[in-house]
Amino acid sequence: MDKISVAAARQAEAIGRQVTLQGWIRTRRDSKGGFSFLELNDGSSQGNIQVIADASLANYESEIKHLSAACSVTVRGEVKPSGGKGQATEVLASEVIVHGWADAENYPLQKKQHSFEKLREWAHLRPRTNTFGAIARVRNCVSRSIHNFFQEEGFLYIHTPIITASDCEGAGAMFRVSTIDPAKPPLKEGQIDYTQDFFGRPAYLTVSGQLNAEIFACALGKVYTFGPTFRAENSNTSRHLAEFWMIEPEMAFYELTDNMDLAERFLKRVFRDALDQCGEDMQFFNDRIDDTVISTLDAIITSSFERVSYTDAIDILAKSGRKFEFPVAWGTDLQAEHERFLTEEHFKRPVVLYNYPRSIKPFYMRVNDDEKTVRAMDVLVPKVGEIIGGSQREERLDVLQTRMDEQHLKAADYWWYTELRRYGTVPHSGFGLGLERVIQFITGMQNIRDVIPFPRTPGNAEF
RNA sequence: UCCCCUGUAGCUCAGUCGGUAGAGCAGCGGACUGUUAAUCCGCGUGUCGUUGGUUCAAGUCCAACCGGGGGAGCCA
Repeated sequence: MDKISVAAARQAEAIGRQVTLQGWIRTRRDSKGGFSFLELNDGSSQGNIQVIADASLANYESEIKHLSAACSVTVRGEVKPSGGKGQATEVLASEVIVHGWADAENYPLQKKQHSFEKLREWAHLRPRTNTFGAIARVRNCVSRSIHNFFQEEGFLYIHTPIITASDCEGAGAMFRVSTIDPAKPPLKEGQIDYTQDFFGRPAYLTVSGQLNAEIFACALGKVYTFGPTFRAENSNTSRHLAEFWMIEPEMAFYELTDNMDLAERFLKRVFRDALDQCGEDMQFFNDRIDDTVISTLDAIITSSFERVSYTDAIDILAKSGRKFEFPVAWGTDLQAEHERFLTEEHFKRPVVLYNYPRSIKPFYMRVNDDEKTVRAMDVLVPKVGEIIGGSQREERLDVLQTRMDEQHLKAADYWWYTELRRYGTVPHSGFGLGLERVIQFITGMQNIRDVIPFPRTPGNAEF
């Protein structure tokens, strides 16, 4: 008697097989005809398998008639064509073993829709719902697709450090990593003496693997990282997490246009894989979460992204006739409302904005010949906003040092970074992609806290 | 961090002018020839977020705090 998944048992090819299924009851319906319908799910697919449990089973009255949502069971029986509508197959049980009960009066999840806010309070139970099962499967699919894409393109997967001693990566506030006893820290002239800390200096959780990835790109060509990233910003929005997963490719001998080409090809591949490999889950999102997700992804896969320079974007916004809360002016960063107008209303598709003013972008972005702009690029998508941020990196040592001076950074802190430009420097580029924002875009989920298993946000780390 | 909204039964919510809290769903019991969010009948449920204040009387008014949501900033 083969142990198979619910997903396999739902296929018509399984008809006639004697099988063992293991999973959790979603619901039970009794028939006065003397048997019960059990809906069984094991996480392998969105749909359940319908199990027919006849009253002739030894434990029918004592156990089966008391099964409720979340009870765990082993079912043995034969896969048969379903006698009812709605499914191809069902399992006629010859044995039902109950492993764990779930008191229906106290079990929080009910056979109805719960709000996502309430489910966040039950993060230990929410993977048992249709929506969070689907999100977990799509997230897995996207992760696999990301690795497949880069591996097939000849990229090396590099593991960059989680702990960094550089407090000046410039991407935002950082979490301190320390073994100092906060109750009695070692002091030196009234200040905490970090030379006595674990690393002999202040250390933090990484906000980006980029600078480390550049080291490997400048030796091995094309590399990527895929790992957790930490930002200690007090951000309270539907698009920000204190701990999130980021993918950062970094490529030697790539100019900005190569970078854009890669980003576009990459996103399309991930979107296509989600549609091809998670059909049932994507249909669920389309039916229950956002009825535009499938058509939107389909349209993106078959069309090209709009590429607009920052300067042209300012022009479009200025001539739009639209009243914005924040004024549009060359030299200031675009506001969320500006980005939304461009991607959701003006172009109605993903937009790659590039060549931003040098004054609003980090020191490592390559300065253009006009001396006023740098080769930065942001990929914006409707509803989610910025999904990718990247640039061509400044490979000229003298310009890099000028830029660090401009932004009041100490060259000594970046000695190893600048040495990459001193010895065999190359033009190179890369970008950062927020995994959760991609999942949000694909699934239509509105809050980023619902597309990561255990969200970390200010004041929230319960699970 | 700022602006706005919000907190009442396990869940979703109603609660009028300040007068001592009630619907649906879930659950339980029963009915029902194979059901699909089954349907029908019956039954229960409360630290009204917390603390303080006003008042004869506070779910209701006021203040502070805590939690949740939306928007903004920071970004991915």
